[in-house]
Amino acid sequence: MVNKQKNLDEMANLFKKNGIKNTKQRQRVFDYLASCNQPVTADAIYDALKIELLNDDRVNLSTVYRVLDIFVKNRLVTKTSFGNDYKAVFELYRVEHRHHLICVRCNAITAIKGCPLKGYEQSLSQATHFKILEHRLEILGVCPKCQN
Amino acid sequence: MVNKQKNLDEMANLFKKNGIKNTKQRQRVFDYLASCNQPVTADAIYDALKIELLNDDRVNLSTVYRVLDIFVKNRLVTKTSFGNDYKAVFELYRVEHRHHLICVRCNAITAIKGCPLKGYEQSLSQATHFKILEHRLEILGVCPKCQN
DNA sequence: GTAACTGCAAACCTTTTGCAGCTTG
DNA sequence: CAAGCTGCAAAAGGTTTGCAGTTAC
Repeated sequence: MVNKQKNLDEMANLFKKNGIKNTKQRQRVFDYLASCNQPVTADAIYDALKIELLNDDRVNLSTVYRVLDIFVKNRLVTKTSFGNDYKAVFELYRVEHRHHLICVRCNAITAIKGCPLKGYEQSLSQATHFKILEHRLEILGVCPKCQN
Repeated sequence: MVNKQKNLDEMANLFKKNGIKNTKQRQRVFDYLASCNQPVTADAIYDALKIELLNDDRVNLSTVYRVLDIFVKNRLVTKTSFGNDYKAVFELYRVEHRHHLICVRCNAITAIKGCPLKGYEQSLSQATHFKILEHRLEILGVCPKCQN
């Protein structure tokens, strides 16, 4: 990880801005999420940190869940669920939101460029009088590799 | 339920066509799903049948799950998960597929007319070489009632 | 110093499974 | 009659919680 100190500082700021106490565990979960370009399960985060860190530095799975919860509540992270099993997956909230193509055979996840619903929410809001907050779109299919 | 016998016959045919053995339990679950205009959880189906039927006629929750599984495999029913909790919800497969608006406060579910992704899948398929099977779209917001 | 966080173990909730007995075709 | 379905109870898998000890501010 290049420029570690800078990252730490940025994280500390981000946490402070959101009233989130700055702990090692939170840094680690956040840092790991930042290094992923895909939605990941709580379990995957737990495993990744388990491997990366010394035994005594492990982040407990409950802590992972609690930390994720806080991140979600503060809108640093989004929580979704998709695919064939219905585990929750987490992803760093990015200003430019994304959708994914999921392969039903190998579960590979591919991000889609652009959002086909741009503009749609507004017309929907007018039609239904809902105040629209967000949408979740996932597309299921078979990836090129698995088509054989 | 009007025209009960006709419904039963239709169901029997539908089951036969799909090689699904025709049992009381399956009829009941299917019938209940047909009476819902919304996606429902396995538990909700179980509860509904529990109330509707005599004690001895209850459909066991495991059976509900097993029956739903069969319906899903035979594409009579779709399984999804959405909203704030991540339970699976089931809905009769309708030729014209639908999406829903979900109120994050009261969990009310409103069906949306039309699909904003018509035509999108094809261009996506060309761009990614995925064979696209289906998509899942749910929109979250606050319903008019809860906006106060 | 104190409020908040963490680890651990146990609880919880939805979903799945093994088995013995019953139903359907 | 045989194959397959159901109920029951128990297990499984993901997620949450209570509590006692530790840490950040």
